[in-house]
Amino acid sequence: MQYQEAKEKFISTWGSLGSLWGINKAMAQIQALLFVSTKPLTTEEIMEELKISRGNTSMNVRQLIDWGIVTKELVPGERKEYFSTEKDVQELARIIAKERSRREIKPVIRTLEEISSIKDDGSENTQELIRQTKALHDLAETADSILEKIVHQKQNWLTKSVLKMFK
Amino acid sequence: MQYQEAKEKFISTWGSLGSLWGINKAMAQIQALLFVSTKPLTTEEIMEELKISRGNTSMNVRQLIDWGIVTKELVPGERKEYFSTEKDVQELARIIAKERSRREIKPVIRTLEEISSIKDDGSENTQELIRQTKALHDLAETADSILEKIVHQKQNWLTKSVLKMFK
DNA sequence: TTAAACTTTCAATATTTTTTGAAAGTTTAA
DNA sequence: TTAAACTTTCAAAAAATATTGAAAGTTTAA
Repeated sequence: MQYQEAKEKFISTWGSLGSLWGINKAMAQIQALLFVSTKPLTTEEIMEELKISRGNTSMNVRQLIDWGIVTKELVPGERKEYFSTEKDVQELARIIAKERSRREIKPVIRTLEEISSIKDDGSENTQELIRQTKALHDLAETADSILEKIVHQKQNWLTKSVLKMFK
Repeated sequence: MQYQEAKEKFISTWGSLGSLWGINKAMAQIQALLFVSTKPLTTEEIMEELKISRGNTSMNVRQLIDWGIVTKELVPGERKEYFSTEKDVQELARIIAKERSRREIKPVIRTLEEISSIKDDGSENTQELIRQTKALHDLAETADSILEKIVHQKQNWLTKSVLKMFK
């Protein structure tokens, strides 16, 4: 396997993996492209490499910036915008964990809380609903609090502090 | 909020959350319905509660069985099949973690391994591709090995062993 | 056996999500 | 100012995904 083929394979693998971390294909592919690029890229270059439209590129780069994964680079004397992504995988993982917690886990926790606190009318059905949503709520809270600790951990949390406990 | 409304809210919340753990809406909703039901349900009952077709119900129940989350219950003297889901949230979390690792994380690790081991021709681009896919590969392996430990952990791993370290 | 009761399959259809591209908007150099 | 260079927006189109429903398949009781 040569460079070009390997690069394309990386971009497509990462792209189809987008769903795993909750973003769409183009967004994931743009991130992947920047991740293995040795220099910041322009909208034009991204469009050309990934064969996607200007609008698509613009919207997805904006979303990546929103997530805090991609930053605009200002090249002196250049009019157009250059983009680059966070290159450190640990930092990347931290950002993603934080955003997913904020966007998805926290709202669900709130909903489960609301549901599990309905009035107990004594019926078996109501009691089961309360019991099960409470159990899920507790699990989600615990998982989220672990994620939160990880997010606030300093560099190398994964290999150093966490892995030690499990290995 | 009354029972019926709370139940519907739970099913729809869980359903739209399906993407978080990598399954489709109907599948997640069926699981949610069984999760708060006090007794196993038939295909007919699932269809009626969720207002989905027979085919849809059949296919998604099969997939849930495939995942190991739902089981067929044989009711003596009854011809039709009854379904119920794993009711313990910790066990549920373990099953899901295990399946996602097997279905998604492991294949990606293999691909990253393959890409990161292309021949280094000395060019900057190739070196960056190798370095970055290697870094991702290591992160994915570490995360997966943690997931694996969790999966093999006994009951209550979350609250007992893990939470203690982080709280 | 047979036929009723039930389950599965899958082509067609519907729905949802993503992408396009051209027009509108913005910025900057002169 | 103006106009070229660039970015954003968004309605329409395309692509991907999920759902339906009826026919085919399977199981079981008699």
